[in-house]
Amino acid sequence: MISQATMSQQHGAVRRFATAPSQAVSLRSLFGGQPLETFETGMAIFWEGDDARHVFEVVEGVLRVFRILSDGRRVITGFLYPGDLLGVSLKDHYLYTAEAVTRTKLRRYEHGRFQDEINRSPELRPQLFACLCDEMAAAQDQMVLLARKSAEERVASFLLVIARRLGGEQKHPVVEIPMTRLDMADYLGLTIETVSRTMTRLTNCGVIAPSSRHAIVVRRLGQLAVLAGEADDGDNHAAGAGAIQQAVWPN
Amino acid sequence: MISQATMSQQHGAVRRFATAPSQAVSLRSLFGGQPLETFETGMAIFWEGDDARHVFEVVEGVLRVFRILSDGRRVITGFLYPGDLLGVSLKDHYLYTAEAVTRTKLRRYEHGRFQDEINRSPELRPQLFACLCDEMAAAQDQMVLLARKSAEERVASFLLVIARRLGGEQKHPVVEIPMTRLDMADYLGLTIETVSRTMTRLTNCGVIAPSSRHAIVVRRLGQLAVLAGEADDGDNHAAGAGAIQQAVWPN
DNA sequence: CCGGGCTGTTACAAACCGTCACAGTTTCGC
DNA sequence: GCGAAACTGTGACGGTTTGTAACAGCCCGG
Repeated sequence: MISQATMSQQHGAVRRFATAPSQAVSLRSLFGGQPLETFETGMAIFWEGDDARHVFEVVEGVLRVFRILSDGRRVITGFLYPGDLLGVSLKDHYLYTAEAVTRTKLRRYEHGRFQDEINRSPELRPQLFACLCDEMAAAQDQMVLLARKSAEERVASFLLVIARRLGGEQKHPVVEIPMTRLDMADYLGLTIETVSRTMTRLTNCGVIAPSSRHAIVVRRLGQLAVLAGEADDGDNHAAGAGAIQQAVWPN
Repeated sequence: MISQATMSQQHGAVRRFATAPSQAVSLRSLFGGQPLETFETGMAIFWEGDDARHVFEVVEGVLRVFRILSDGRRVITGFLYPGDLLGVSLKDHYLYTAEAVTRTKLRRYEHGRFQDEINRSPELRPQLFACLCDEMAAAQDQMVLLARKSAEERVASFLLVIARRLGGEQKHPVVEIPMTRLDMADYLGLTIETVSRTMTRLTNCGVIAPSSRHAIVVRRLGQLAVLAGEADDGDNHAAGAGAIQQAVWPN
């Protein structure tokens, strides 16, 4: 149903265990002995402001993590997939609410003990640190998206991230989208109408095609990348980049 | 000129050393022996894509950290103040460009050695971890701002954060704003015109008053908090919050 | 002291996206 | 299997923000 891979999200809600999936001591193995807890669709794991007593590992399903302004406006700061961690932070209280998008299975770890384990193990620490760095990078991408991208670029970026993750290297990946249009809208800083219209336009352009109700087929991955507005080339490191930046912003 | 305190920013660009300003072993003391380097206004410390060879401590001045889309759109993901760290990440290449907003003084630390020191010291690690958590929290605030706040709320939020930091508990804090309108616009996801208009409106409402060219006086801090659109109450923890959230989003 | 360049401000028209309204479809509960 | 509720898609309209432009103020050097 949903792959084990992960996508951009943030929080102390941590991403894939990229560096060491099969090491003897991995972050994931920490949770191995804990009982599996199930949360039905729409149920909250915890609320913003609750005492931050536990760290969770997502075993199955998808979560949304969000904050709400006093007048009801909601901002989803990330979606969590199997393998992600939830609630990693030094704060006394959770800074956000976490809810199950689909039926979700979690393992729970007591917060203080988690810290102790991390402090004790020189193998776990760099893994956690790497996760936090990935998380930070994802948060930056999201800030770029929210600050400067058009509605079309936002939707395209969103679909692209999921497609690359779930679809791997397939040419026409089938992308599961378990969240509702409202979830997407609150994640992308748009309204559901704009999301709907944009999805329709992408369909009419032949970039994507509806598959099932909560899934699409990406027909033109390259075009989607262009629409996403990112120089996704992959050679934007090292030597050349500096000169380009300088040329654009000489100051 | 600019206080030692810090403000919201992100990156591996780390915030205040909140927990241990005077400990024998602090993150800051790590950099003590390094020579002081000066960067003039507008100069880059490094560019997005450069090899990530060093970690920096900001000693004096203000930096901006940003990314640029292929067509020139710029997003400032944070401003760095004295005491902040820059370039803390496990990536091979910097993910963003860092430039001096004012004349800036830095100390440089070799990346690998920094990692070693962190790994070695059980006192430094929690400090760094706490910094990263603060950074993550700031990134979330910024996502909320960019995703759902109006132009006025964004500007008010920005001023409020600086005012609380620089002005302490003063009733009418004088807020230094060393960055240009363009910097503010690219940080808040607006245009310079909108920033200008909004600042003018806040002045006309008596909420702020111009002081010098790059400074304002906050005349009504409470009103600024209201305009910022955050429930800044401070009792939004624990018991009550859950029920409220539930009421708003029963799902 | 004066002039050029940059930053900041204001005005106006236009575009994008949000708001409102409604219809079609799916899902869920009974 | 049925009905109600939730979710989705589409259109018309309006508002906030943008973009363009012109102008004023400040800093700099000549």
